[in-house]
Amino acid sequence: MARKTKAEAEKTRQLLLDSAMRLFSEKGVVKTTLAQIAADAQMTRGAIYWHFEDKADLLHALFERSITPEAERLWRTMTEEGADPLECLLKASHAFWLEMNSESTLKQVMMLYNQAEQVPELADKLDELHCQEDSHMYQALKMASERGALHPDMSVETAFTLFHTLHAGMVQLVCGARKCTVELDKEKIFRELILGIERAVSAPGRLKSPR
Amino acid sequence: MARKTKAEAEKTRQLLLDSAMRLFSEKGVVKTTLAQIAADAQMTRGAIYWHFEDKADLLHALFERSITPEAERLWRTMTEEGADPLECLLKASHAFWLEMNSESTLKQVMMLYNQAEQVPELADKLDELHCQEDSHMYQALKMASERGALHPDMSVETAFTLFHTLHAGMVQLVCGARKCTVELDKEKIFRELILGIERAVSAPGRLKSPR
DNA sequence: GTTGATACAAACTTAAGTGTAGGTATAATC
DNA sequence: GATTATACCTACACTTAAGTTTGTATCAAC
Repeated sequence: MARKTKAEAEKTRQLLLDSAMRLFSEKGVVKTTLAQIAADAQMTRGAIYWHFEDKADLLHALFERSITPEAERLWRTMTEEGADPLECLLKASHAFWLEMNSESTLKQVMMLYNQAEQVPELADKLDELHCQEDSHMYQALKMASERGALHPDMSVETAFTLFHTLHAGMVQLVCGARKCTVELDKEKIFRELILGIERAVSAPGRLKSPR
Repeated sequence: MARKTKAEAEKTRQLLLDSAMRLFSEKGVVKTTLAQIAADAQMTRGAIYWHFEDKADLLHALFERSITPEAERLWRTMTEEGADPLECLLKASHAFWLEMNSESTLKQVMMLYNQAEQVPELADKLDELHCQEDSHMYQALKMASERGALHPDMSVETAFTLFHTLHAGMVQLVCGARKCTVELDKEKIFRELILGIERAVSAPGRLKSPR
């Protein structure tokens, strides 16, 4: 067996990416070898070296494939004219955590991001992506602050840090292999968490009773 | 040169641990080789293999060395009779974050814990340690809850998750190589964060004005 | 229908790191 | 003060995974 049609080649490329995604998020990037990925996709390493330059390039391709237009749209609507940026951010966080807790591809991608920090070749690219998200979040919070939606004791920087840290911690909590002693009802917790964070960041007058 | 006195041997053991700590936290556990550690300590790998079984055993020894009696005491005082567990927890968190932000050994140790998850041989040991801390924190928060110190919309589980996640996120934020776009005044932020978290978790009547 | 480019497979090379066996000088022990 | 256990060092064998080269069947284009 040898040369295939272009469509078929593209299909094996996607298969390789699928296998890489699965194995990377299952066993970790460093512990996964190219041979394992190839075997999982029923190919040989030759196929990988044909489609990608090396392991780092493979990872890079995974990121490229994972960048969704949805995220872009989300951030844009958050800073639109009529929107309430703080409420949007809280809602987005809630949705994010809920999906992170399922077996969605989002979770796999976040695990990848989490691990890829160990791979120096990708650190810059990752930093870039993080910085973009960070500045979006910062923008939203700044808008909220300018409208007096933030608590007087909470600067934009602190609110930013709070969200940033919570997100990172969530990813760690959900992705990490850590066995938590405490059995948790995630849905309930996420709901209560959002309410709590609202109390922490919102201006006193803007707090609503639980919906 | 050959055999040394017992005291000297113990000293080289400590030197090896020091070098391992430095290199592990500088370049990561996986990217650091035993040869590099030995060279940094002006020894050879032979010395490492004499004092430790392998890389995992070395890491394990690092953890053993890092377990401070201070932490134990801190958790004990938190759940003592007269103490206000919630306030103690908030204070401890504040202190923790401040020290994490310095170049203390605590930071190095936390970075190790963070990375060692990738090393499967240590995952169990780490889980154990984490679980201990978790249960301490959970205990403190439960006590606070029983005294009515928690906000009615905030269950013990949610408060626990909030602290847990914040801690993990902080470690990630401080330890990670991530370049943050936003320049931050850490001291101020930590102060405001604690106040914010207090608003999130504390029962409404117990909130104090800023001290 | 021949020819060149494609899409891999398979075998080989290279490099890095771990593990180990053997040597050796010296502290400890008696 | 002879012996033994200790605390390493040196060198080499083994393993593992990345990277490279070569081979080859087939698609595509003329």
